[in-house]
Amino acid sequence: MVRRATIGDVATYAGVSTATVSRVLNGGAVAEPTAGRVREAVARLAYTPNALTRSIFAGHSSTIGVVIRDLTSPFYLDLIRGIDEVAAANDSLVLFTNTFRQVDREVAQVRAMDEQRVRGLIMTTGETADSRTRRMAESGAPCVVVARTVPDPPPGVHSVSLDNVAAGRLMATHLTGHGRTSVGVVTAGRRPSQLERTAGLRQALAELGLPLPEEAVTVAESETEVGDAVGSLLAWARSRDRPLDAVVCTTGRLTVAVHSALTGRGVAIPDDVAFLTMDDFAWAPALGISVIAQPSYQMGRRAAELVVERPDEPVTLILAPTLVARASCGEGPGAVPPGQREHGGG
Amino acid sequence: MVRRATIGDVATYAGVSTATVSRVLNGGAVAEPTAGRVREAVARLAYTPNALTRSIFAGHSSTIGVVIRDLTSPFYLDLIRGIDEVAAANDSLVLFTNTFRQVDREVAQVRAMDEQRVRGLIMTTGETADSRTRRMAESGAPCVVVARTVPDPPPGVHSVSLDNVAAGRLMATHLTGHGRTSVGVVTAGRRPSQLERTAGLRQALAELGLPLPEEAVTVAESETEVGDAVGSLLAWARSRDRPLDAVVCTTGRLTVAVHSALTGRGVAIPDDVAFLTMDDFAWAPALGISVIAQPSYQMGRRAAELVVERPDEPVTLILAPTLVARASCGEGPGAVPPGQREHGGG
DNA sequence: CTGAAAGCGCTAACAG
DNA sequence: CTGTTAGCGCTTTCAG
Repeated sequence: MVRRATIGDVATYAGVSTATVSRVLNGGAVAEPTAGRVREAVARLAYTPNALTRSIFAGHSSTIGVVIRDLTSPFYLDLIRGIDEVAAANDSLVLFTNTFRQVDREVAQVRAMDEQRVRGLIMTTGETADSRTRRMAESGAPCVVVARTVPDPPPGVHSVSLDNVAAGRLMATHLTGHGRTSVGVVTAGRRPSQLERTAGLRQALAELGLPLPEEAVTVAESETEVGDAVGSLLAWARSRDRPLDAVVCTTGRLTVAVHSALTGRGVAIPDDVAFLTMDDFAWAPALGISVIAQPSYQMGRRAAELVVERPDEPVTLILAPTLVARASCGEGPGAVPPGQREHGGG
Repeated sequence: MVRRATIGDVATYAGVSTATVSRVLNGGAVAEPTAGRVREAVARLAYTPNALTRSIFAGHSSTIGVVIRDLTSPFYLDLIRGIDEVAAANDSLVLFTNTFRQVDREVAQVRAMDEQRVRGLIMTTGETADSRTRRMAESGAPCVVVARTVPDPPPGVHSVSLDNVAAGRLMATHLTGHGRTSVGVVTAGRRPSQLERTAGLRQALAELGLPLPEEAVTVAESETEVGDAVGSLLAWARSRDRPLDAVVCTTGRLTVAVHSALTGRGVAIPDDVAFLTMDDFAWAPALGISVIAQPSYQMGRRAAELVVERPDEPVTLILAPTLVARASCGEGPGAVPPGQREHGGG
């Protein structure tokens, strides 16, 4: 195993001191003939500076940590793209992990990020790690929570999230705009984002004189539970003698499952039931599925910018959702404001 | 900004030397009462060891670098999952970047990984970085190239890829097994994987007495070019008076685009034309699209294992593709060996 | 079992 | 402009 060249090796080879080499590398004042010899030596020895040692002095690495709960969701790809782009523009890399929705991994990974002295942390999770993130923030590594707002954030802890209530309201106006009055909901559970979307939907529906009964909201934690959830939704609607004419899914993660459960039970979309879900995805235009899109790429950019710019005061960014109307809620403009039609999808 | 506690602070607080603290942290021999005081101090000061400094001694960090060309492809999610899982089991994090198919970013990012002294590098790209990766491998950081085989690999450079010729052959037997004899191909260009898949397809077709003319293979580098590619394919087949009865797509990245181009031109799948593509994806079961699946999760695991286990000799792993037959090539078993039907999808 | 001291690869004063 | 020196936070001999 070949030992790597160090700055000392380069210095010896070039016949200068390590300080001079360091200056050449970092843009200090060095006479041209000397600098030339150093560059020559760097090339000859294939010297690659050690970023780890370097960051000892900076106090932190040039890396941005990202903790994702569930890479599977289409939302995250664009989020990561946004982060990565800002990181690249600021000479940072992205140190990235996936918790697979397991709390113990989440804790371990945030800790690992801390140990790596990341320049800042972006996470789509982290209810469990608030004390550590607060400490990280205090010592100069900003933490940005994505897709959850942090109540009463300490300095250095920011959040970037969707206006989930608005998302729910958008669903309500779009559906009612297409004459739908009997809505069923499949939601993923007790996370605040899920609750808020349902609340927004319920709120806007109520304002139109259309209450959303508890039984019209079913919970499916994972794809495997979706079949039952949809089944019971349909059964309940039949039993009360007022069939569903719309089904809403409050998480992009379950879109495929809910759509399949519906069509698998012979439900025609949009003729029998309108279908509206969260998060745009590559197949949505082809399938004609209307969605409430999150500006996930922008969210990623914003989150990374907060890490880079380290504002003094905690920032809470709440971005607006947009409706992408396609065919799954029926034809016609409905309540869609002009200019919000079909953005090109995925 | 609060200064972080160092090992020295802990030592002072506990009334011991830094060496003793280090021993407690790394499992050296320390008397219990002393160790207790140290642990107490660690907790009190919320001490988190600096992994960067630590890795100076190890010579490398505990991080595995991953360079992805294009996160958009469904293939990569499972790949990353596999890598991440093995990494987690070996106390490693994953340092990850996306090149967005830009060569200059790729070079910069591999360099950055090198500077970060990653424990090993996994990349789905890297034609341009062979000299650096060879040096990295020599100095103890194995490099694993995924989805490309490295000709004549030096020690420490491994590869994990798909048997692309077999993938092409699988396509041929499946299509002909369903009575299709006039195949058109949309492929992404000149990367070896693309070429090999087409070659395998052509080979197996030829063995059945069905030549695949050059005109039957169209190239689309990106989604925007797919419309034209499919259009010219269809036009050519019409002009020679022998309409296409099957269209194959050799990259998962273009599946949506090819499928949409086909259906958008009024082509019925599978009645007019059978459709077969690469890489399984979440919507495939619902859409009834047959695919040739790569064992991407396994590929990720294998790649990470090579990084962790650092075999002396270069390893070239070539994994077999599997056919997931659904409805898009017509009903019936065709040439599908028993037990390879419907694996449950993406 | 524990501490003092040296050193990892690099940067940052401070002289010259 | 350049070299010397100290030191970043940690591990690791080597004595005791």
